[in-house]
Amino acid sequence: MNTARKRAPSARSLETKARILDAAELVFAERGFEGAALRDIAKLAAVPVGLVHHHGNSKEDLFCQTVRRRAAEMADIRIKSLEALKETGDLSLYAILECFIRAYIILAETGGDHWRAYGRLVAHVSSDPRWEKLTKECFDPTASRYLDEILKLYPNAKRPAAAAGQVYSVSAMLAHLNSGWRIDALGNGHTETELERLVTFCTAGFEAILSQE
Amino acid sequence: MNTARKRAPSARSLETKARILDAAELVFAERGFEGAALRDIAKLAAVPVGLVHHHGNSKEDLFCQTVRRRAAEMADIRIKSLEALKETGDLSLYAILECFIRAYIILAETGGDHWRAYGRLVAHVSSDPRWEKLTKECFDPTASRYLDEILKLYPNAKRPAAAAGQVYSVSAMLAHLNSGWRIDALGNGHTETELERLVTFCTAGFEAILSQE
DNA sequence: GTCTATAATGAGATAGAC
DNA sequence: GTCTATCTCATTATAGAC
Repeated sequence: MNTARKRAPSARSLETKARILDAAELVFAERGFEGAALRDIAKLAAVPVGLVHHHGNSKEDLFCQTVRRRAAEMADIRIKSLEALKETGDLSLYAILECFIRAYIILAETGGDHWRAYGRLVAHVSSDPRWEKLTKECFDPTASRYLDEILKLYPNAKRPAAAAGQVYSVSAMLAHLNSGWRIDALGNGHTETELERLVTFCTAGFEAILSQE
Repeated sequence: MNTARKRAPSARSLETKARILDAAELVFAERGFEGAALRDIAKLAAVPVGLVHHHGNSKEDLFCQTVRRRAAEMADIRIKSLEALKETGDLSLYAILECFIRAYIILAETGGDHWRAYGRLVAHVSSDPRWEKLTKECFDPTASRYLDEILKLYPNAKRPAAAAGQVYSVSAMLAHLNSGWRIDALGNGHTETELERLVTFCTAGFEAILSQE
């Protein structure tokens, strides 16, 4: 008889928890942490509110779990993409940034509602100092790996400069995803979401920063 | 006897209202629309909650008033800066973007808490489709004026492309202001907030987009 | 693990005295 | 215009039956 400290959760339990996290993801993304109501999450997941507490522990913890779950998946994809890129031997700045950005944009555009929601979620998290620890935990490892790769291409560049380029690039990517309506408004409609344009912007900006010093 | 439809507000009333808007600005900026409590605004302004309702009309209206007030001031500064730049004759892309960005960054860094708060406020507003109308009203006129000027430099560029560059640039500016802690973390601390670096990034990115087509 | 009922708090809004 | 008291509602969290 196995006497582990905690019983392994049943398949049913895991499935319920996943449904709750799925719902939480959508609601948190749309309304932010404060604006989201556990009741709405429960309704969307079709479970009683009590269950949201049971699996989520607390509102804050549920939020963190939600972010962590998908961030882990995202990090995995990004690291694997980078490895694959390294094997092709084409380690230009453009290729590295495209690798980083494409991994996400493609999922946001074709991966369904949950990945699109994740874009808004990340925007909430990474713009609020309140989630600094969560941000560090979820995003920094991957970001650092890419940063290292980029710095290899520009041995004279300083890391703070590259870090700035990285943050600016990510913010442009998030704007691309979340503020498409703004681009449409200013440009008189008719934006055919161009990934290439975004990567071009980031690469040129990044390059200018790195070779400036 | 003057029988205007509404009595002119007393000096005392105006001063109270200004205090409420000042407080609202800080609280909304820090916690977002949903997270902000009218009670906290009242406490910070040192007035009873009832007064916040009286002057604010409703939470949503108060939020809009808060944004509008400072956005109007900002727009005024930006337009005047652009006029001044035109008189110097140096209408390079770099100069135009620097003009747009500097007007804000300088205020955020030296204009006190309220202008720093405004940065976060704008980030909230322009990333949430919920405030689309407010965004259009407050930011589009100024953004369009700058966009027109930029398009004069690149007669072959299309407006949607330039609009994308504009939105990416603004997002980078907001990241510079609001996510400085991220840059510090990734770059191993020690960021000496460089305005020049930001403008360099935006200009190079913008230029690449515009001359790509 | 699942679910119901309820507690405890805090919110925005309003009516009416001064 | 200013302020107090109060209403109504929605929220998170918890206790305890199944």
